[in-house]
Amino acid sequence: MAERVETVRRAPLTRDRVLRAAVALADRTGIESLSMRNLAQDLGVVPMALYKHVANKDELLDGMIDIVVAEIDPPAAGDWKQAIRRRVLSARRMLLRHPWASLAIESRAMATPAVLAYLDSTVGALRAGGFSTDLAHHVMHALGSRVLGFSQELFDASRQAGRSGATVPEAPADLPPEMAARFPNLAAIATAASHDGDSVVGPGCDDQFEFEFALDLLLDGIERLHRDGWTSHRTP
Amino acid sequence: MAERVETVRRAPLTRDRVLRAAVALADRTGIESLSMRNLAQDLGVVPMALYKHVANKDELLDGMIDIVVAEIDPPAAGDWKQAIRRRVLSARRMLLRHPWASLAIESRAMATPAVLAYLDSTVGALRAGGFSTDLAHHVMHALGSRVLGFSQELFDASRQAGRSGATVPEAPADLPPEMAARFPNLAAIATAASHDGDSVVGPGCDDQFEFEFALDLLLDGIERLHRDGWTSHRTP
DNA sequence: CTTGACTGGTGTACGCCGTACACCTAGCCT
DNA sequence: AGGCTAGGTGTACGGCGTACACCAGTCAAG
Repeated sequence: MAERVETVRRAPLTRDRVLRAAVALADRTGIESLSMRNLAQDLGVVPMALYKHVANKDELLDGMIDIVVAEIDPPAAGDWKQAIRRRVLSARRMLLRHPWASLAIESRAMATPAVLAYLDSTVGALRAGGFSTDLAHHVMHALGSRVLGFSQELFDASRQAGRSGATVPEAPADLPPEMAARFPNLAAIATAASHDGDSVVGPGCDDQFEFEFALDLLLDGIERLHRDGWTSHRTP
Repeated sequence: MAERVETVRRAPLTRDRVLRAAVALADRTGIESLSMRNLAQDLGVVPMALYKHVANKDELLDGMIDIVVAEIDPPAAGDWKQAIRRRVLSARRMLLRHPWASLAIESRAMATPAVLAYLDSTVGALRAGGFSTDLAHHVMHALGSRVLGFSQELFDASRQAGRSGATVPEAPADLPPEMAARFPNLAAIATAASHDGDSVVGPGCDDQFEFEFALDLLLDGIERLHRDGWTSHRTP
């Protein structure tokens, strides 16, 4: 009988191995020198072999984003303010570990499922803290770029999400219903935005309103510091 | 005598014409389909002709950024808060006109002179409003991505700025002194950051501190809204 | 009037990129 | 034993940025 081949040959490629190698390579050499060819060489394989595991380079980038976003700490229980603060700082640490990630996330046309999950659980922390969906909605926009670097296109994003279908071959992840089930908190604030009666704009949320909301939140806080003669803690 | 050639032939290329055509093309077709070849074709010229007016594609992008940043309204006189609010909203309008610009600005390694000038005059408005350089410094970081999409690397940026030298061939624009003269307000807050005595970190500014400053400013504002039962103005 | 330098547009060519497509091979199911 | 399939290969194409050699016109000095 044929004995089991015991030469290790090479660990077989998997989608996960490809994505993790890509993240490592981008960490090491920067995103702009991450090419399919370099990555393949890194894995000791011919470039086209990668295409058995990712559809194309865009999908590779989406997969890399999902991996690093998954590194963000899960939300902690308790006080909403502490919970969110910790979460955002954890996201920041991730972005410092993977300097290419913020630009990659922003340049992606659509939010990936992992990003949506992160956002969803953040909204969940707010609502658990007693925020109305209305306020939670505006707060997400205000945190915006602080959270991950998107500010407006959030709901365009969730509307179009579920971009490939290759990842989960038999999931009908195509329609809002699916998304609503997976990201209930996002769904809640999205519908809150659409449903607030005779809104100035049509359906969806008013980007200009959101932008000014965040801006004024900052300006008011700044004004308060200024009035109170605030000074940096670093020189006591 | 040789008569003046009256056939129009073709308006001669200039750096400015190249940059404006590039902006128009990016507005029309998106930044990812802006190639030297497309741009050249748009101008009725062979690709290599562009290189007589810009050093390479990176410099082309820098030039495009300078052009659109120059579209932001100059600062208004009077109340600092209104002045900055108006300025930021003007910047936002520019970014909506040129959807490629925010990503382009963020992906550039270094801030361009026009961006630095914009920042400098914003700092100037704060200082004119009576802000200490200390507070003005932190405020700039807090406004950060709201202002133009960078948050930390601001001072790394100004340190390395003056990137090409091809634009102003005989300017010795290479050293911080030059920059300090051109952007006095930026210089003021930069040195304020370096000089605050026994700072926790070394020279330069403490990115982590700045990030948390901005984050807490937002969280405190949000907490206040929450406590006061704030609700969207849109449904009175 | 000639000449020679300089400015700005041209043509060719190179190396890198993403990826379509045909192929091959090894293991597994029947 | 025979065929299906998953996964790795090789070749090739079109597009990209741009180095480099070249050339046409203009214009100042001799």
